[in-house]
Amino acid sequence: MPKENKKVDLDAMRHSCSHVLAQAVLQMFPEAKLGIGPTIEDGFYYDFELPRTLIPEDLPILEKKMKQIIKQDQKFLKKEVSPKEAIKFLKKADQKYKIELVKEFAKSGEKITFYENVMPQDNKPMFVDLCEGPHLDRTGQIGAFKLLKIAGAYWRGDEKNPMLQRIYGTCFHTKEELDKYLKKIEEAKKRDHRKLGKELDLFSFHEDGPGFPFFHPKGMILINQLLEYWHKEHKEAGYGLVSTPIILRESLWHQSGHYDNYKEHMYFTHIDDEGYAIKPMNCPGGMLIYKERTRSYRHLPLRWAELGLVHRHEKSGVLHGLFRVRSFTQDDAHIFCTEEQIKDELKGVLRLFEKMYAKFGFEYMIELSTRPEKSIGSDEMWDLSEKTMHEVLKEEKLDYEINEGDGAFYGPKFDFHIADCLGRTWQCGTLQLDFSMPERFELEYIGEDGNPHRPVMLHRVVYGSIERFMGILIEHYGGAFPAWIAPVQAIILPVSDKFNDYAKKAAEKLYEKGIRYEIDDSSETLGKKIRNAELLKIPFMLVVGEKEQKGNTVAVRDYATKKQKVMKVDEFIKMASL
RNA sequence: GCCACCUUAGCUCAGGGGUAGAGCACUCCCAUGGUAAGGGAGGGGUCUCGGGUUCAAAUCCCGAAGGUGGCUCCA
Repeated sequence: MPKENKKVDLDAMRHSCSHVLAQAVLQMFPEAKLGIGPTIEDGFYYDFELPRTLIPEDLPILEKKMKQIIKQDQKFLKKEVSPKEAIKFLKKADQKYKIELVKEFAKSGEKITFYENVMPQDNKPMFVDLCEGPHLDRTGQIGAFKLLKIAGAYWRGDEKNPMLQRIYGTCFHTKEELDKYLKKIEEAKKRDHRKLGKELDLFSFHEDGPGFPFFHPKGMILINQLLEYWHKEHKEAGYGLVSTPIILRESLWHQSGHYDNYKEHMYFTHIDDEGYAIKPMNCPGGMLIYKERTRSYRHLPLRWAELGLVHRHEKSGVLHGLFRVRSFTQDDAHIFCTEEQIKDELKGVLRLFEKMYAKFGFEYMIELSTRPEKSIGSDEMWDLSEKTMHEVLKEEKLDYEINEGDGAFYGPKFDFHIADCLGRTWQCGTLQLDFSMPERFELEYIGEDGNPHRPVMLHRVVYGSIERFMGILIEHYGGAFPAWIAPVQAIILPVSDKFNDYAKKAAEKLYEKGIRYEIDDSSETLGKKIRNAELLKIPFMLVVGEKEQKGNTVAVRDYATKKQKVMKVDEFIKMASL
């Protein structure tokens, strides 16, 4: 059977598998109301309204029923029906959500199709679902499947609608492929940055500040290494640094438009009976600096970078380790330039992104988001800026995807999705063209013609949020950081405390070179010390005992290879290029 | 915010209507060691918080907070 399965389309198989799940659920709960059951990236799901809440123990029961249905090798039959017939049938079946869908399809003039499962021997009907397909010919063609988890989901994804119960599952051609996928999930769990953050003593969260991260000394080393590199690259790319206040008058946020568009995510406070807001974004501050003096075309472009700590009142349910927090540092920058300079500035930012992502071994994908329905600015402005953005990507020979209508209301943007070593993608950088903010703040520069002109503004972040980027790095490297960012780069392990003094002597050179080292002078066995250093994923272990003391050497054990080599401390420093 | 589940020692977790358990970590002692856990002793908990039921609640019920998996939203 696996051979035959290779021929069938994976999406069709997963979709068919979701129908089999629905049939199994109806066997278990005849009164279940069906929602929708589409294919998703790694599998499928199906939403149900059920008489009771599901428990994890229900999944094996459903899987068993599904296996029976697959074994029966039911045929999938497609049939087109009129809206009237469809509604009549669904009313009889008491499927209110499906009726809602049919009514909508009828309105938009879409065809209405059902897929029916029948027994292969006598065409006995087993299950019917409103569905566009495509499906397999028979349930027997379904390969290896597994139900993964139960979750709540709003009907049609709208929080005003009732919450249905969603069952997630996945399905592959072969058992081997399924196992490989399940292993990948396991591997991802092992790399969970919340778990590693605790184990490696990098950061913590506390009940007294949900969503507000606390960084420990080792976590701060990591962050400072990232920032040191960031500073170096920005200096080279011609950025100046600015810093703007965290709390600013509420009126400023009215002017910027954030109050109207974003107030439910903002924190507010009062100073001397006047309303103030904690910044959710950095731009208005930059605007004020720009307006500090009369700007000339001769001064443009102005590239101002700011490591801005912003606070956003995220809903409690969305908080997720460092990936989604309520206070975070954006590695922001605002570039003020003339319209003619847009292209060069965009290219400059693209090159900076390329360089910085490569440093961490990240592949990335660029997405161009175009004009949304709700937008400001003229058609010409949008056409021109979108055209410019297309051109820039082509001239830089970069591949990209288009996300129609997903731009910011003030301008189109590039989003950068980086892929980690497990192939998971994360949105980090964005680069946005903004014609609105300069308008709202009446920014000007004096042109060559002696007249005032409106500058264009670019917003961009590379890391996105330092906190999130750190979380991504933890998972990307699985906590085994490259030596240049590792909190502890080398640990010296004396074989016994007789060699503690020699260890200190060896450490002097590391200290001189600014290497981040530790000495484990605890009275543990060497085996234990090595184990502890392994668990902390320290890049290099320097074992010192009698032999090393005599030869004035260290025995270097490399975390990555687990191999050891005896050498002088100087040689180690050179080899590790620390 | 919504749905479901979870919350017992610093950490990972077992237990369970009748005075709280393990391993690791921590402290002390012995051992002075050669590439992933040497041995022993000891300290440590209002069982997240607030109500209720009960002779008795860590355990059952209700509520809150925090967390987890999703949904909606997003850097």
